[in-house]
Amino acid sequence: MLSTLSNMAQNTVKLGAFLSSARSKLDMSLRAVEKETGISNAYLSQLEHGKIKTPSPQNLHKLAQLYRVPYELLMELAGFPIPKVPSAESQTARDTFAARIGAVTEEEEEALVEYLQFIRSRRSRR
Amino acid sequence: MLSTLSNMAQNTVKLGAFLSSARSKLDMSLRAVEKETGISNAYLSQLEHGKIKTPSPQNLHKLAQLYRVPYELLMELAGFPIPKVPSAESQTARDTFAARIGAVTEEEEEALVEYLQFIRSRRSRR
DNA sequence: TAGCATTGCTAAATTTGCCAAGCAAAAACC
DNA sequence: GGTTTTTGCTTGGCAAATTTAGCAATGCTA
Repeated sequence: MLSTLSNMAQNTVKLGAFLSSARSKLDMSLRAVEKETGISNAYLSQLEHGKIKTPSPQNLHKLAQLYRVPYELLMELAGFPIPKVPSAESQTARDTFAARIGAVTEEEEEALVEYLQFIRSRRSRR
Repeated sequence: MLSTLSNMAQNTVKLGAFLSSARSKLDMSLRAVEKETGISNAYLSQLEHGKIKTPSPQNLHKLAQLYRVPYELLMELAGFPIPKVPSAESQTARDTFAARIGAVTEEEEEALVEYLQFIRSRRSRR
């Protein structure tokens, strides 16, 4: 029970931090986002500060479209059940990672795979 | 605008009718569903009569499980945006990349994000 | 530097989701 | 037939979601 409440609290903080970071990346103000989505700047501020436990899916979708991030990711960060149920944890981790990485070329993919192997091999040698 | 409002009203009626029908099929009373889901019988009645515009995804999920219907269907009937099926190509590309990368630690994720930025900045300087 | 615009944020107000309480009708029971 | 239980529903109220209004700080411009 305590862990559930703690998870809920963590969800809102994670979602908020994510939204804040996504907005910063686009260099948009709260009022600019309000103009594009119709969601009040005050509410956006509360969302980013983790003060909203259950934002509506409609609002999450608007923000997902504007910030160009997966809607499912926002739903999950909000703590909502998601339609597909692979291992939730690794799916979340992958989606967050995929969102941060974005689309990569084959070249970049090869480079990243190689680099990961490199840093892992460096670590295992210690 | 009027069509949007009409759609919203239609959504709640459709969802309600669907929920009522699903409950009937299981021959359950409102109080029996309340017992299984924790959602009050009063609220369930309001849902079935289309009096709730934005039920929470958590509640829809509980009902989906109890009634053994797809959660995505209830979300759609409620008028919520649902995740689009990604194009097979980009989904395949993502899955391949994700499979190659596998689970990464936060440290590794930071390192990979940084490295990607580095190789992209190196390329943009040429 | 003064005046204006923009920004992030918070309090108050409004709207809505959800529940406890209770009602009337029907069903079940003796 | 009377009593109890079950049922579906409505109402009032609380808390949360969201908006409106306004403040202080900062940035911009002439």
